[in-house]
Amino acid sequence: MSKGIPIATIARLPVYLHGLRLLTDRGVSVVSSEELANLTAVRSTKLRKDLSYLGSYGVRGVGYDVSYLTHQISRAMGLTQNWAVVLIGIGNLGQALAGYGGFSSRGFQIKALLDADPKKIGSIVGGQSVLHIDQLERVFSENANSIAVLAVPESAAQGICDRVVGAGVTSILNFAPMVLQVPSSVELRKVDLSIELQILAFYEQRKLANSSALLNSV
Amino acid sequence: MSKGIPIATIARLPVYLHGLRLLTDRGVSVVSSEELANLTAVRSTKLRKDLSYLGSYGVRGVGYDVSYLTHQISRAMGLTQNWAVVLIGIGNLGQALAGYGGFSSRGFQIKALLDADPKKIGSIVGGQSVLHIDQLERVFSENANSIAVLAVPESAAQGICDRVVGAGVTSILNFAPMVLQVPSSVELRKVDLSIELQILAFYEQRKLANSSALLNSV
DNA sequence: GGCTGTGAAAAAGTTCACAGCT
DNA sequence: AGCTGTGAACTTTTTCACAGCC
Repeated sequence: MSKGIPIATIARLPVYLHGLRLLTDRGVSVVSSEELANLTAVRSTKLRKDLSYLGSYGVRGVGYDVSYLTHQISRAMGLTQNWAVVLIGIGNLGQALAGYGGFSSRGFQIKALLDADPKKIGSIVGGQSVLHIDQLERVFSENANSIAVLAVPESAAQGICDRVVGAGVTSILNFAPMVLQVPSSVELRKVDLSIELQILAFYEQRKLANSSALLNSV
Repeated sequence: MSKGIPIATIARLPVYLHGLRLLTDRGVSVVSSEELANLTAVRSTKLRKDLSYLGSYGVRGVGYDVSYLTHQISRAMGLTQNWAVVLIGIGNLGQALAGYGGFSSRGFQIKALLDADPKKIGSIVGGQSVLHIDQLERVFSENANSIAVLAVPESAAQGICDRVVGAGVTSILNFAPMVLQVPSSVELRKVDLSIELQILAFYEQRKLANSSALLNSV
């Protein structure tokens, strides 16, 4: 049943959840696939196909109940439970992440902030005190099944990653712009803030190239 | 020739560039597809296939010249020219982006920082002074073909986006966790810091579900 | 021998077309 | 009549297998 949800679908479910939250805020209780698709910049057929992998939660001729669909997607994604997150690296990006509302609103609870810089230890960021990186193993042993979020400099990333894996963590989100090596049993995902910018540059370049080609052909 | 580079390939080229930069730093001058693939967490056949869309830049039996390949990928992606970037929204995330080395090292030059908060105007972030959002239209008219990077609150994002589009911008990178509406002539890409975390939660949940199923079956 | 480059096959993902329910 | 749910067709992406060159 809900065994084989395609990876591409899973990546879109959070976007649908966001659209549903907007509708909830507006007091909308029922939505059609067409309307929700417009809010989330996908085609309605794709949305319906995606939802069909989770089950049949709509009503034909009517649409989807917003709160019921929200619950079903959340459940499918494992967001009905609270997730413990440990944030490592409290630089600019780490501070941004610590204060980012999108985490707590989705059930992610930041259990600890770790940094190696003695000047940062004890300072309050996002409502809690920064701990020294030496506490890493203790923090993870006290918070089983935590997700580690790495916002450390590139040069430190692999070393910290190894310690995190050694502490038994099986889910890591990496913001450092580098490829980390982990055992295959560990789920690792990466966010590189500059990759999307480079992709934009590619499209912008092509646009400029096309318009100058157009000029030449006139 | 280089007309039809698949989108999936384009999204990986920045990752290859990063691997090549590592090799350059280590003084490596020639690399095989196998080695570069290991650095970038893809299969070597996929890497070779991707590179084949750009041209034949390797040498059979030998590998790829690191600096030559770097140049060819950069050229294909439009990174040999400098790109003007205007960063809007200088909160925690905006400050992180302003100080992020991954931009300048790839030819992206932050031309201006804009914010609506009077307390921030004139303060120095990442080496330059924050301007008031009123300057938006002037800034973009003085910097043709700029890319706009939005790191503003969700509630302000669509309004700012509309002004940016009105100022003639055709490439926008959005960090606000919402879907923006733009004309089809505008290239819009989005980075949502929490989506990857939600995807991780999905995998972690499945892992936990599987291990308890295993326990039950014993 | 070793490694690239690439058609062909396979897999994954998207869109279409329409059956099925309210 | 209106909107969901889904097999089937189509498109894109990945992987395979091996020819081609140093």
